[in-house]
Amino acid sequence: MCAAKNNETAVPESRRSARDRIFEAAKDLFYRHGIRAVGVESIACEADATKMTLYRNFNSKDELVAACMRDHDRDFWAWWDSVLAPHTGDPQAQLMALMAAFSHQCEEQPRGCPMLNAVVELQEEDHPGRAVIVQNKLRIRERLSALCREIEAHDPDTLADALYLLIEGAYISLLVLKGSDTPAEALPRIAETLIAAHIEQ
Amino acid sequence: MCAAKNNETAVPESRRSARDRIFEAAKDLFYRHGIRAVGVESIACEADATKMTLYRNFNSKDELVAACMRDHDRDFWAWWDSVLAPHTGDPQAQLMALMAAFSHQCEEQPRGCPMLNAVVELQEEDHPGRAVIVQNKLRIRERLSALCREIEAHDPDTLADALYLLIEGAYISLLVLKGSDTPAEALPRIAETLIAAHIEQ
DNA sequence: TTGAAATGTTACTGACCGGTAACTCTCTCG
DNA sequence: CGAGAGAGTTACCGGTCAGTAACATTTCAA
Repeated sequence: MCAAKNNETAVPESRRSARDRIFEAAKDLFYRHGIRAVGVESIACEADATKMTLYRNFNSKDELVAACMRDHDRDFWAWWDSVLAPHTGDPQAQLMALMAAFSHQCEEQPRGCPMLNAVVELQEEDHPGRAVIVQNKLRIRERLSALCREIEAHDPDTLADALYLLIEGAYISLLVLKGSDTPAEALPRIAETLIAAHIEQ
Repeated sequence: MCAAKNNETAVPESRRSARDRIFEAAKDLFYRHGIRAVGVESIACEADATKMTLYRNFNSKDELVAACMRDHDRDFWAWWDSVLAPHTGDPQAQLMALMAAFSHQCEEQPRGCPMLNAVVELQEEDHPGRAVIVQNKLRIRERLSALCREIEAHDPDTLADALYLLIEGAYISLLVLKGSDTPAEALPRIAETLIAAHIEQ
């Protein structure tokens, strides 16, 4: 690991602080290879830094993981808001835009949701990263539920649960049926059917 | 790990072969704690055996993992068939029974699907356990698809994909929202709505 | 220019990992 | 009884892991 060092992308690489480089490297490596599979040494190496610098900026590997999860959480909600923004005031369009966006994201990020993958590896109840993930997922469920109430669905909580399960299923099934012909493509069509069934008449 | 040894369940413990004990211990520990988190030493210890006996019966940890996955696969299809059996000839009842059974299973097995969890940790493309898992999931999708065709759904493949995603989502979300109030409970209701929408008129 | 903070370098610790060698014990079955 | 298979015991290998100590160097701002 950390072999070639072919990243000669002009100036910015050394312009960023070592802390930022380590952080980015950690996010990337944890996502691509899994948390337990990536050692702190290879993170430092990939960031063109050293293990000492890593430990000067993060108290432990676990806290580095937690920091990465917090960043993924921030990224996620920024993305979420950007998807909803064009359809402000039209909750049904927002729901459909969300499901389409999730479907597209599944095609672009072949390892699915970084937080969902992490939670499988972080089964220790008190891992500092777990709380971040759990809160992220709870909030997704809440927001979906709120949207479903806005469209006056017959059973908003059940509809929200359905959409939530579909999203998680789409993410996780990418790790199994990677590449071609994933069921995640059907996400928008399925959502349309479900929503229609919950608001008809 | 491997502390108390309070398993004084009469005779059968020492009556079974060491191989079987190791196998059962591995299945259990891998499921409860994750594959990378469990060392071969603790498997042997939990099975009241030794590491040498483990390696005399399994060529490597990876092959032990693969063997466990094959067994999970066998268990899964036996369970699947037992759910379908009471409703032979009535594919719609079979589908509903399946979804209800998945929902119940999610309450009883708080760590979800052992194969789904494993595939997150086994991202090496050539891991001997991966093929077993991928084939299991492909077959689920096929069988769901076949059932959806039997009930003459308008779009059987999309309906099958929806049910598949819901199942996987229900499994994986157990690891996040463990315990109370999981969306998996809504599985039968959601399935009913979806199926109804796909066969009306 | 100077001084402090950030970063790099090297070497190390103790623990655990997967896997093996060589030898002994115990049980079953012919 | 005797032999052989299955299983236990102990000690070991080389590698990797997370984390630390002590010291040298760079960077940058006052």
